[in-house]
Amino acid sequence: MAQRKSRSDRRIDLIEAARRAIIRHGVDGVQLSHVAEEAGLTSGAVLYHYPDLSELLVEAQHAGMERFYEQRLRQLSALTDPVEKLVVTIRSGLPTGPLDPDVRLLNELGGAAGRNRVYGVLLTSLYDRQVSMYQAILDTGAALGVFRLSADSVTIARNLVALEDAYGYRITARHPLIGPAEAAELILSYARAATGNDLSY
Amino acid sequence: MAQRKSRSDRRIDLIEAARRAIIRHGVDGVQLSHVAEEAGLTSGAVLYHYPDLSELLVEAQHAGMERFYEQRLRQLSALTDPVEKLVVTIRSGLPTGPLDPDVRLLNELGGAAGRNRVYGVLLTSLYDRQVSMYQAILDTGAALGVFRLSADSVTIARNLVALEDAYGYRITARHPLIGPAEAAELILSYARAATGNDLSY
DNA sequence: TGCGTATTTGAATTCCTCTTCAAATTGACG
DNA sequence: CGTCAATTTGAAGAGGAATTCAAATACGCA
Repeated sequence: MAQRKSRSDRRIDLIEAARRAIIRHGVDGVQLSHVAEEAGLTSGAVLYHYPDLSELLVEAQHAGMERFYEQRLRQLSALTDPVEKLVVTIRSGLPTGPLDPDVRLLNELGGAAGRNRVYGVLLTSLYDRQVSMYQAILDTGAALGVFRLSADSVTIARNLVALEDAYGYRITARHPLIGPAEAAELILSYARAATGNDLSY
Repeated sequence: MAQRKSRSDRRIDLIEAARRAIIRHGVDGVQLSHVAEEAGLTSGAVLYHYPDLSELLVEAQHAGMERFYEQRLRQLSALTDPVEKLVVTIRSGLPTGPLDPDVRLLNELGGAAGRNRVYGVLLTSLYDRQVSMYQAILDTGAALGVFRLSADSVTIARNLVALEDAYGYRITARHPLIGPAEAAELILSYARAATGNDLSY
């Protein structure tokens, strides 16, 4: 028998297990037994904590998104130079490789968001928050005279996040020429044009 | 009994039916019965033509991709002015709205491409062809002196396709502020900076 | 028109997943 | 140490979906 755990501890485990199961089988392909296996429990035990699997899946997606976003904010908070912030943020939005679990999870959401309103809302809110994050960096840089923006900061920020998203897909789909480093360079190419700064530090 | 059809006609029908079923249920959620229902047949009939459902799904994705790409090329072929070509191509890469079936289908692929090599290859090949398409427009414009490119044409082309992809996701996820017109404007903002042309025609 | 065959149906079977629940187990707490 | 409640198991059964296949059907072609 699997080690007994408190209600809240087990729920955290299950959310992690669901995250892994989604990555392996897709949001629409996950089964109760997949989650149970990932968690090292039986289906019955999963159901004891989450009588409705779809609720667990939403929680897993939500948790994954939050973790991804928090991590990016954390990396930002250590820095002050807008140039460095911009470069680091661009890198932190890309997967480390085709197997990067955070980005894989987010990518699973893309298709489902068109069918499922809840997933659509989740994904939209993540996008908007990431846009704000970039916007703050751009505005600060502009105020300090380091950046000379070629357009609205919101326009540039939206495009930066969009580029990250798209290259995340390319990388997880194993594009033979576009890996993390190449994607970063492509986005930086745009960022340079948009900020009038050569972004080398 | 459903109207009898020749082998090849029925296969075309089934590919269309599978396309619709995937949009409704996701690549990993489609069932034989969904496809059968969309085609107005029984499961047995579907199996008669495609003993393996996953093969049918791949064919459906493939056909949808090809159609999307052919359509873009067709719109291009009617034009000669590089500025007009660029603007029209940007618009033709975006969904007409959240329900646009072509983009919905492609979006379904995104997550699956990370798990399934076949889908990964399909999606990558579409991306590369779209990049070439943009590259040709950019190079022509540059040769004519209409565009003054701020970077490699391949870099700009990759970014343009990436932006289209990403805004396709935003639109199908029903972002409240970003619809087809807004997305086009965002991409054009980048295209203007990258080509040094104000792209009004 | 009628034959022959390709296509389709529908029912039977098998397989698999979800759900339920009584029993077993375990850890907390007195 | 023993009791009790919370957690987990495992088995049973209900519901579906895939698969198989014999029979029915309709179309092409002679």
